Amino acid sequence: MKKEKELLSENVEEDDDIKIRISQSVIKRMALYLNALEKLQVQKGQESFFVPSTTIARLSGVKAVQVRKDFSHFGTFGRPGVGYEADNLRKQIIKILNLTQNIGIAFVGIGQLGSALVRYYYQRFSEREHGYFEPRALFDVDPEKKGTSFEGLKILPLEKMPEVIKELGIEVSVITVPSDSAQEVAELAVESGVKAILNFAPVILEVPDHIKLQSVDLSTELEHMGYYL
Amino acid sequence: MKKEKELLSENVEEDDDIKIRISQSVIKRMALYLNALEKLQVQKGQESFFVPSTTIARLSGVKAVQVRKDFSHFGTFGRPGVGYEADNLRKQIIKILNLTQNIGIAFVGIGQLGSALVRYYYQRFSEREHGYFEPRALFDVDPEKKGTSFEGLKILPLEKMPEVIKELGIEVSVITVPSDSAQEVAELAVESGVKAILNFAPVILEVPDHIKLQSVDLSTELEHMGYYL
DNA sequence: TAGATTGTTAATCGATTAACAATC
DNA sequence: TAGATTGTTAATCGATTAACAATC
Repeated sequence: MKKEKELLSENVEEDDDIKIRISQSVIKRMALYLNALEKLQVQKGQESFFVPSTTIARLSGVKAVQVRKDFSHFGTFGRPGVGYEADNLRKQIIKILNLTQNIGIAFVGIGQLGSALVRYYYQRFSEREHGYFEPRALFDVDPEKKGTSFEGLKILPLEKMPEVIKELGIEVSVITVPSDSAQEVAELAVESGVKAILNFAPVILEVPDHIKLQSVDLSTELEHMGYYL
Repeated sequence: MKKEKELLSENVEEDDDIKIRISQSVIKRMALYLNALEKLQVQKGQESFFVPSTTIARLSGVKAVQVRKDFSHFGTFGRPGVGYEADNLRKQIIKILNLTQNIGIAFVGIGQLGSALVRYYYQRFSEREHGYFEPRALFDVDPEKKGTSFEGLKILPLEKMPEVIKELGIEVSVITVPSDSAQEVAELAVESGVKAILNFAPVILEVPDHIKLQSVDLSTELEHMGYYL
């Protein structure tokens, strides 16, 4: 079945420079599949069982062939005529998504949205047994918030970012500051050493190529729906 | 310049059945362009000026040719050699996105995330002069919340949805309930007559074809970033 | 074996971009 | 006019899907 394609495929996984070639859509769906598998395991009350691509597809809102095609970028995990062993597949995806250990995240901007997200992610991920995204530091400019705690974490002034991010090995920064300050906050985060930024401020941020930037514009999500009414 | 293509193009805009052909990516970018234009107007302190596609592109994080191509789906708004008249373009986009009047939205699930979103959208849109998404009703199962108010809106029990949604002409429902109840809440919303759903619960919802469903999975947004670390 | 299902190739589909004539 | 910029066609690129041999 596999041919010299396999060599290429292995490169894709092992060589950091080529890794980038797998499209973000595929990666996002991999995260979706992981969720689907975990849900299935809870539902069935057991970890080990065989699941066909059709089931994973249904739970993830994609086509079965898409699921198999996506997997094929990373290796062969299934058995023809049988399906995928759920727990093995789950572990493979965890490895692919680098979720074998906890990943430290910092939140910048602890306003309405910021604090809601801290709680949301805290609840959502802390119940996982495998590596999860762990809120490790909160930052805010507002001097009034300085010293106050939230979900067991002190809110720190922005000046502490470089120090704290290095010290706690934080790799991802979630930005929920007002648009005006988002760019400078992003730069500070990058200087402090984060590798990825999840941005909720409705601006286009400029970051160096080696930084993974993901923006979620909650207004635009809503706004574009007008078209369909 | 334009040929018989124009006929087709007009259909696309005027015929509801064919309208659907314009891809969601285009529509989302239109919303982005609108934001960019409004920002520019604030920045310049004036409404009327000419802006080239390159500027709009930079502010929206896309290529200039993409901007022009996107516009071309809806008509010709610019002047060769000159650019686009900002305020006219803005108005055109507002018309395209159906934002000429306020659009009523209901929030279902007024927990952490839900209440943060209410405030977020409230602030974000209420300062606009043109039509905006207006929170008109809040719903929650929790009987303790019954009667309490939030941002000037009473929190109502789910049973009231059909009645209230019809009465207040609500067209969009934002769902921020736990995964388990998301599907039934969506069905209730659809029965109540909403035309679009913005879903934040991390599940795949099933809705009839005529309902526009948009899902934002905040966990997946974060989770897939592990890959790039 | 027969039925189910994978992994992969090739075909299709759609979206982005390059190139350029038309126009201000 | 010369330079700038649009709108559109055609080319490219990438992603999805159909088809099917291989395998359990």
